[in-house]
Amino acid sequence: MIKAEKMLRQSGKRVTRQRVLILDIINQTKGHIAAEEIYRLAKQKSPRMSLSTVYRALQVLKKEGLVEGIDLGNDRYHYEIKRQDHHHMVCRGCGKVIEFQCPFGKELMSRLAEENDFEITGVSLTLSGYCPECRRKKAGNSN
Amino acid sequence: MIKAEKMLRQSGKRVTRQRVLILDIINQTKGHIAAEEIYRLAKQKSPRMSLSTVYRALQVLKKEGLVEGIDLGNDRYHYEIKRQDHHHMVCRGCGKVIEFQCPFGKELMSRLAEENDFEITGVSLTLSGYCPECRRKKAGNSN
DNA sequence: ATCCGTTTTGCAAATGGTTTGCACTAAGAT
DNA sequence: ATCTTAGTGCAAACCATTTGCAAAACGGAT
Ligand SMILES: [Mn+2]
Ligand SMILES: [Mn+2]
Ligand SMILES: [Zn+2]
Ligand SMILES: [Zn+2]
Repeated sequence: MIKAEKMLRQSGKRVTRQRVLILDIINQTKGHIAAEEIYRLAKQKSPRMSLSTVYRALQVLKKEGLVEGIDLGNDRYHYEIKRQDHHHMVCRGCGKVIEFQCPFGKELMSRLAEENDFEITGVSLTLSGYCPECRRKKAGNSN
Repeated sequence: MIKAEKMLRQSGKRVTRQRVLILDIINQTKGHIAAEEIYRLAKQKSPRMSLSTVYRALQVLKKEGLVEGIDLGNDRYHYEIKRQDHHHMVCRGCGKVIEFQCPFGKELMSRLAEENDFEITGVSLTLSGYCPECRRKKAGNSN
């Protein structure tokens, strides 16, 4: 049994061909993938796949905590397998995304939770800036 | 001269009645305001105001660094006057937003920049969770 | 105060990612 | 094999934001 299927079974939701395929695609993606691209890839293996099914599966997978949607400042959301806290730097020049580990310990987290009387369930940290290549380009341009 | 107008003059962009009004509305807003709401308020003072003008003004104001758009996990963006780094906690129950100061020093920032060879120009940190009221409701519910 | 080149506005229409209604199909329990 | 219910495919709807264009307004120079 494929890994994606195993994940789905554990979630208790119905294991459909489509969900397995979609989750498998996300699983095999290095980096972050948008819905439309999942759809494109899925249709290659399952030509009747519909874009709505992709969106609906993504909703379910998110709710089940298997997949995470992230806002990279683009117009569309991107998805990845949910894993240990990590965060993103997005290059404003070329869109490249670099991942890095969570820089705040649990202590900081619980200090913030306590100070603000807030139960924290999710952290999203996104830095934006310029990668080496785009910095070079910026320097070269005289605008 | 009103504060909003002063800010605009300093930016060097044309100072139009609409931009002043829009910036003034954002200025007077406690918290975070969406485009549509700016539009609604602006139209009260200037009935011919158009929603496109609001959006176009917001783009300019953002580019000029006077205003910041933030993604609070809703479907729409929210805007506020740009100020010292601060971040947001959003309650997943009621949508309430709490602001808090930046918990990482400049050192951490430049360490991240160095380690990843990335020039960091913007930081966005958003925590999600539950406020006291919504926590109580959750506890009460037996679902 | 007036003129003029350029920017900005208002309006309506377009865009485009995401959602939804509905009839049909397939998962999983018995 | 049968039944119940959740999930799918398709097309249409949604809706926040963007865009084309002609008219209006800004601001520097006269
Ligand atoms: Mn990631
Ligand atoms: Mn804020
Ligand atoms: Zn880059
Ligand atoms: Zn709440």
